[in-house]
Amino acid sequence: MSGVDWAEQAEATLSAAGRKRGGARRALLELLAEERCALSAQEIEAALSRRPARPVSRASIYRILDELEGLGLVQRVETGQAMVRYERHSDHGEHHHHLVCERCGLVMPFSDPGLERAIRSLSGRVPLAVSEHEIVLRGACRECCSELPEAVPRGS
Amino acid sequence: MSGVDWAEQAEATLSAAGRKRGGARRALLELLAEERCALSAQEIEAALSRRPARPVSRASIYRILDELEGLGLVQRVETGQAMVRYERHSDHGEHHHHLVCERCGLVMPFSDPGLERAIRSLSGRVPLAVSEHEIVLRGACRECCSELPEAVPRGS
DNA sequence: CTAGGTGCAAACTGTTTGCAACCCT
DNA sequence: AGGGTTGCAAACAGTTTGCACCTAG
Repeated sequence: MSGVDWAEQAEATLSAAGRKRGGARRALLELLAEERCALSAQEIEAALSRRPARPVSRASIYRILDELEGLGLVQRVETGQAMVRYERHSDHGEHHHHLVCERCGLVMPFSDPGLERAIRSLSGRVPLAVSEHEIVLRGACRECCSELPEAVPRGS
Repeated sequence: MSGVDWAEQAEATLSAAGRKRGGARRALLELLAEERCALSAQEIEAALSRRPARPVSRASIYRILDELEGLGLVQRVETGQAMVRYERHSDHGEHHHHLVCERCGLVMPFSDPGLERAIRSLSGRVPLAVSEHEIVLRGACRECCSELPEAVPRGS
């Protein structure tokens, strides 16, 4: 599903839910449609005030993200950086997880069929009706590794 | 490694790092030694003020947890509940991850060799020097499932 | 016209910090 | 005696809420 398709489906879902349109939400959808990985509310606010589109107030950003999450259009991602990130929900095999650099904070997506398989088989064996899962790998990104040649991952 | 062993090792590590002993830290170590799954700072504060042990101030709880994390004695767990949880670090195969009930907030541990294998093989193929990983499965726990027979996991 | 959408500023919540008192070693 | 340890309260950062105004349908 391309970003544009996603934005269109989002608009459709929203109007089906009886919502009117608004400039703030449209700008936000447009931004999320272009991004392929998770953004924090603050990155969204900054991006929207930079781009020609239109600045959106913090309150609206949170409200809109919350609403979109409720409709299953975006999903929260906890990268463990003292704030929540959001990205468009991908339910068509585009499913991915995240790599987080503990030094510079960079967040990158990755996906792995073997991992998904392991999760799927596991889901039937735990005392919980699993509806979603989240995986975060932490470490040092390439750039940080080369900047700190003497650094060791952790627990030196 | 039993909780008691862990507490002893923690004390040893701390004094090796040149730290003095203190009542607050001792109380906290004692509590963490008994718990087998992740606690939030507030749960820790509440537990310590209830038990005969000794109440510990919020500031000390955060400072001590931070220090223990730096020494690799505890590890943060992001269960996506707007706060961080901590549990004693287990590096001897006791490694586990978490199940989180989205309705009642219950957090339970689980572990799965297949999953760990998938993560290990994956770690060599991503553009990040992986030092740790975290997996969270969300859904509805048994109790919540039975209380809400008509509920569906999500995206009904 | 009217319900939903938006911005602003104040309120909240979890976490961190400054500082003086305290107590191991 | 001296430096790590603690508690208190104030400071912070991300997020949420109350309320008045605006706008799509």
